[in-house]
Amino acid sequence: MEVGERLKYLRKANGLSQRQLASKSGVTNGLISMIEQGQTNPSVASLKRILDAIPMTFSEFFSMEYPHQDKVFFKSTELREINPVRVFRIDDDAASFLSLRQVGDASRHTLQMLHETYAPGADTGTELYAHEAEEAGIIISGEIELSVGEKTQMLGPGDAYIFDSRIPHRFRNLGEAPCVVVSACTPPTF
Amino acid sequence: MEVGERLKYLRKANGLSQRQLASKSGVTNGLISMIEQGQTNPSVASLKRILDAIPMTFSEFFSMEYPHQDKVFFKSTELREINPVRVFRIDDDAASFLSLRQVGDASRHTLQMLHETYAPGADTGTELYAHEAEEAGIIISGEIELSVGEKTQMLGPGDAYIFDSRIPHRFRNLGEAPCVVVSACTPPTF
DNA sequence: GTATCTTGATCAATATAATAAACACTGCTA
DNA sequence: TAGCAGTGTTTATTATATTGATCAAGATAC
Repeated sequence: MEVGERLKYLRKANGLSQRQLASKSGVTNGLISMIEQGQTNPSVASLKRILDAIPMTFSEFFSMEYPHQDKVFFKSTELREINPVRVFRIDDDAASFLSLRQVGDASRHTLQMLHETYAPGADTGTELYAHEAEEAGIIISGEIELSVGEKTQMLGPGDAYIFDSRIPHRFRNLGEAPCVVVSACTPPTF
Repeated sequence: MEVGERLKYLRKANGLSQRQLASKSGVTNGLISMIEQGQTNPSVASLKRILDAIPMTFSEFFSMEYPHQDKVFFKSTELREINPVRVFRIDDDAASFLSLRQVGDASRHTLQMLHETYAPGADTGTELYAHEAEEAGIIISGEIELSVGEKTQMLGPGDAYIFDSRIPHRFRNLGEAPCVVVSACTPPTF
């Protein structure tokens, strides 16, 4: 959610300083600074006050095209958490069973790289996963059972996989410890 | 900002309960309840999580048409504070000098009714006020000086006014006490 | 050269959004 | 009738957005 980048571009395109925009919109310059740096999640109300001062509607703002300097390096804390599309069967607390942390912004790249953490008991199921893509990964720690088509294999640290995503596949962490996997996928599916 | 109404309609249109949507989006049902009732200003991040679960983009959400059962009755606490368009000269703290509380949602009506409170020293100035409309009001408490065209008059409790908004006009509270006015305007100017 | 102003970033204090657990209400089943 | 499962709401607590002030860096002027 690059609202910070959008706002920064929009503000500069209008030739405004953070303080100028702040006074026009009734928020503080500190808040605008933090939003632009992604250090805070603004409330809808705050963002609306800022956009009103430009002026620009939400619709225009979120559909706005803006120049973007591709980001190359990421600290571990910058890997953004994304939600899995797949259906989980374990229980309703599925979200906590799988953490997907993505390198960069998928919508800007054709290659998607993920840092995945499967909690004990995590199960991706096989549904809804017939997109055209190739998927590969290397297990960093823990163990995980991977089924691709007819084949099933237990994978441990250092092991790896690669397959065509159109083949039904399923990840299950049958062990007691979390399993960490670094995977890549092209094109992105999220 | 009727994001609550939009969300409520959207959720029901998808046949979801607050709890179902909550679990799909990763927020609590309480939050969704509060948003729908307008009891909280959701963060952009929270709203995005909810919309992602529908799924719907910000752009679609804010430009979405939705049925609206016109609200007829309002408790005093439901009169929404709006910001004056006019320019204030007193100082930079102008916002605190005039409180405008509106009956209903102007964008849905052709008649706008306001509960106005002018702080001591409040001055609307005469600028930027040449819209086509008729404006009328009755003074509830305090006193206020109203200038319309060439004419100027002090008005006290029970006094009233009506004029064509295209004529330059100005409200000034010259007294020591706040002045409360109930006014009506058609068509709405905000 | 040093003031002075403006820029964006940062910090502690405060306001408020978000959570988790209760609540009351409805409809359904035994 | 009681009990259970669903609904939306409310409350106390926690998390965090927002403020107001301060900060260092650049620009301009004198």
